Amino acid sequence: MKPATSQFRNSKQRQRVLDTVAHAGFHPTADWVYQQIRLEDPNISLGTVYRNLDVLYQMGKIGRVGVGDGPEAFDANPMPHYHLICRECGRVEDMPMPYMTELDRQAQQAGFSVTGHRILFEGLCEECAKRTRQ
Amino acid sequence: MKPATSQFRNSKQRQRVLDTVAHAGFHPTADWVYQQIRLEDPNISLGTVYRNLDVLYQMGKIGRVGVGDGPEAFDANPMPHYHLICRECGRVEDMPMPYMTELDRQAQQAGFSVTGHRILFEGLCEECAKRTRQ
DNA sequence: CTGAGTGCAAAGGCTTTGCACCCGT
DNA sequence: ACGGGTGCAAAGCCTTTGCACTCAG
Repeated sequence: MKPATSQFRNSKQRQRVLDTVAHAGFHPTADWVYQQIRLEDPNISLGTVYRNLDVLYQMGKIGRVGVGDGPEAFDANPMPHYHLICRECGRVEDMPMPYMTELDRQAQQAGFSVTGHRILFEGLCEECAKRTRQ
Repeated sequence: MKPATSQFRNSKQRQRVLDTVAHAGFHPTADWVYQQIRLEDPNISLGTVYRNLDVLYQMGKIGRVGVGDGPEAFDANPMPHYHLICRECGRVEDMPMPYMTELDRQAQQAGFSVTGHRILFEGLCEECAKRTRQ
């Protein structure tokens, strides 16, 4: 744990990691972000990408979606919301549902010290659903 | 994918893995199960434990709880239900709430091909909550 | 007797980390 | 010039897998 006084700097790499996640248009993995940035900056290292994804998450500028297996997905939207993971292609999609704070309240009333929750739906992403329907 | 005709046999190891998960009293990791069985059968291998946990899961005899980081937790109860992960000690606990099938229906109505969902609460397990309160 | 299951050890995928150097402030 | 950030490469953690052998059915 770092002291609360630690300062964050603005490196070119960190900015690029943030931009890349922000403009990905989907939920990218660390490696995808790395490959993407390498096109413009061939010297960036994968370690730096991981470190910055972590820092950006701590700063509350991005979200992260841990999906049981496979690499973690990152999210341009840091606000809590729900996801769907496609059992065909593994893609992570946002679910257009409001965050249910009442669930946390409900859990609190059951005697648990709960600070939040995550919901992961399983099914088919829009693309795979379309392909399967054919 | 194996053919649907594949047969499962009943090895001593598989039975021990099942028993160990069933009697753990909490949500054990593969390695914990391994260490536990080794006390009685020092020759069992970690690979065998992983393979059997997998088979038992496919047979619907146990559940598994993927928690973003750290090793996967296994569950003597294969029925879908919700969990809490303790942010202090990492322990996984069951949440005493009914499975909300209406969530899946709701997602279906939003146009998604959803087959189920998982909910992971974050907070403190009973023990850590108690300790913190002191 | 057949092929599912096993032990062993090596490899695999993803992520973190130690170190020396660099650069933002 | 201080200390956070970087690149590099090695290590780490958890899990899977190839192989030859064993054992359940």
